[in-house]
Amino acid sequence: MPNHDPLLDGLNEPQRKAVEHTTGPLLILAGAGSGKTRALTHRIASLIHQGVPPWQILAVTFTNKAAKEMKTRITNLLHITDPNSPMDSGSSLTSQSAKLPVMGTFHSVCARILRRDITHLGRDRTFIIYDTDDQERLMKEVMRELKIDETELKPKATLGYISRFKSEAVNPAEARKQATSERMEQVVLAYSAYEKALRRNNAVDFDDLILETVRLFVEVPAILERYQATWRYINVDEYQDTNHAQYLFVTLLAGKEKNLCVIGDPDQSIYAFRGADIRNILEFQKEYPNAAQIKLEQNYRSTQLILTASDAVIACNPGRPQKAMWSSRKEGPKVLVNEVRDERAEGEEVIRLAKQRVTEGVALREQVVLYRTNAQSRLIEEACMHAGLPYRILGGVKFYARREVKDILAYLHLIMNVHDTVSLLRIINVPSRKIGDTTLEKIQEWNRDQNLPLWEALQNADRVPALNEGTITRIKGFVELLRDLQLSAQSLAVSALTEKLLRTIGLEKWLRDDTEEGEERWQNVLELLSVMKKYDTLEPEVSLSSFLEEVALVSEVDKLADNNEDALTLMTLHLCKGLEFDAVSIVGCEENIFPHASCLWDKEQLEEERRLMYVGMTRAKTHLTLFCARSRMLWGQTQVNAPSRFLSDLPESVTERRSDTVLSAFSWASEKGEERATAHKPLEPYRQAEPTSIQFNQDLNFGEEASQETVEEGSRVEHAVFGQGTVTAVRGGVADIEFDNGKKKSFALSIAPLKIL
DNA sequence: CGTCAAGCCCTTTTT
DNA sequence: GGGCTTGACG
Repeated sequence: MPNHDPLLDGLNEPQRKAVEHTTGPLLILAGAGSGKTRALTHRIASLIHQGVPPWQILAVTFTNKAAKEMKTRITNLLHITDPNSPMDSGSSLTSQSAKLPVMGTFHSVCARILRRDITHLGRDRTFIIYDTDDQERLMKEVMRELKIDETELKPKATLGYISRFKSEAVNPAEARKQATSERMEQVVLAYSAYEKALRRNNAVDFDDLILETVRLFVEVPAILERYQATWRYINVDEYQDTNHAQYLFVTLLAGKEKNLCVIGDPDQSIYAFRGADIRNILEFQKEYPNAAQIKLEQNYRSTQLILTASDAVIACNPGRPQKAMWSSRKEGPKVLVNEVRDERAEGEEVIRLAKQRVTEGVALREQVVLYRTNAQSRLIEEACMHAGLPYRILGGVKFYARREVKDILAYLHLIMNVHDTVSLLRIINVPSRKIGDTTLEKIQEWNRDQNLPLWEALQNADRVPALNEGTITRIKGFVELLRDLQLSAQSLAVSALTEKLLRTIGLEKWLRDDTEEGEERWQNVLELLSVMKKYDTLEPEVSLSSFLEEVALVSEVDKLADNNEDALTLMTLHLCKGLEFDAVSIVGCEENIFPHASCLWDKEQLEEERRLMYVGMTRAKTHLTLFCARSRMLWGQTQVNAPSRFLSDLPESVTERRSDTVLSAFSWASEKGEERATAHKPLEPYRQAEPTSIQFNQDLNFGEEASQETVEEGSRVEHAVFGQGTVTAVRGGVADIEFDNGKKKSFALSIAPLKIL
């Protein structure tokens, strides 16, 4: 036996420790870019190499993409160490499963458990996973029934509360005890009715996937023991972003042997808004007093300059655990802080810079543009289109959420599970069958006494007195159509089934209405069909259900996994966690945008915004550019926001500050004239690269700080550029002002050149 | 029952 | 500014 182990080769000391620590609880604090995926894959490969059967290992990752990549890397590692290991090529979906550990997101792992064992909770295996859109439809129905005024309590908001309850593993009964306000009492009422409705529809929502699994473990100990005996080694990545329900899942599962390895970085916790509890990782050692702790502090990704800059930003957060990140990479270019006139100039600059990087040898696929809110993507997208630059947007209107795609999915859901009323109501009249709301109301009215599931009520349509002959025939026709498709589902794989569906309902003709949108819709349908082909090798029954499952659980970043096209990537800061790029541009670094206006008044939320900035910055290997615009069109109004506080936290020594203007201080805000100036004479920003002060507002101030005095609704003010006007509203440090010439604009009080009259 | 237009609210972030 | 819902009409 040689002294060195290939599975330890090329690892640094703490990484080695992580690989060698195989039994008992282990906490790995892994800073950004510290090679934690490397440590984790080597650890798992090493376990297998030591004789632990792969199926005894569970690894929970943050995205399916991460799981997939780790599988590939482990496969490669094991090839090296054991050439005789019969690894297959991974061409089909199932063939690898026995040779490799179970890896996936919390949601996909739990879905898998529930598909197998939910019957022990008295529920049906054919359950449907509802997405946000389905949830909202169901909630609207529920609230209508409860006669809760939708304008008082919005369905979306209600679902938000419910999701919070579920992520904290609080059931309706317990929620009722907590409810103190009338509003919360209504929410709780809706919560329990919503739960019942989910059961009726044989559906679960995202949160249920975790919570129902926890319930299964708690209520049926024998099942828990079975899974404990199966998964003896448990690894959880991105542990700082787990919620309480996920914590319970992990704790229960690891309860017996406690071979639990959790990895994370408290500085990268950015999902508190959906119930992530940073205490899970901070208190891990309280939970497991004998837990080993390993810190990965060497950064292999970024240049030292980027590291210094991002450390300076995150260092402003109080109460962080000690961490000393360092990089052996050479210094690299400075962090560029690019101040531009407005959001359009920002888009143009981003694209210009991306093109310039390409000429410097950085491929487009190695570049990313990050923003705080999805709404900001539109401008960048337009700039890309205008410049003819290939781009790819993650998030926003998701492919599977497009109307035509959802319609087809609704048919497929219904074929699998006729009790899915949300899907049924969605497509009963798509394409138009002349079964409209009036008809459905008549059926529901009749059904009030019968109390049948809607699907069965439809089958008895001829007994509904209020319906005429023609309507009854049309309903019967629809019922027949579905029955026929259900029959086909037993012998056809999902793509063939869908092709038959499309033919029968004449969807192509319905969608292709000679408009551009119609054509696009049809193209989306064809794309959906091509995704389905992957599932054609499976048995018909599993083909449909596994397709639907994957569709329900793919995340946006998963799309990057098998996409090699050379394009600029656009995504939100939240989505970029775990990814890396040669060049990163973060746009909209302005107060009220990033940090977002809704976070400015809450200390903890502000800290989370800062962590989000840290995550964004640490994605960059070599080039990092931060954009801020002096004015920005938002909600149809021009806002003037101060540069983000995060920008002022950057050390001067590692930043280069640029501005696109040498125009006089007043001209940037002048209206029409300024637009004409750019149209006729494109700016050449890099000619005058001498750093302009980022605090442009100082030139404009009238001396007195307007914000220090009270500005309220009705105040008369004078603006340095726009003249006199009246304040119409003040919220969150931003004032809406109606000027005497009729113009309406919004200003951040802390910075706008305003004088109170 | 389907289409069109006016008015609404909106923007945090996602599996 | 814009996407989506709601309401009036054909």
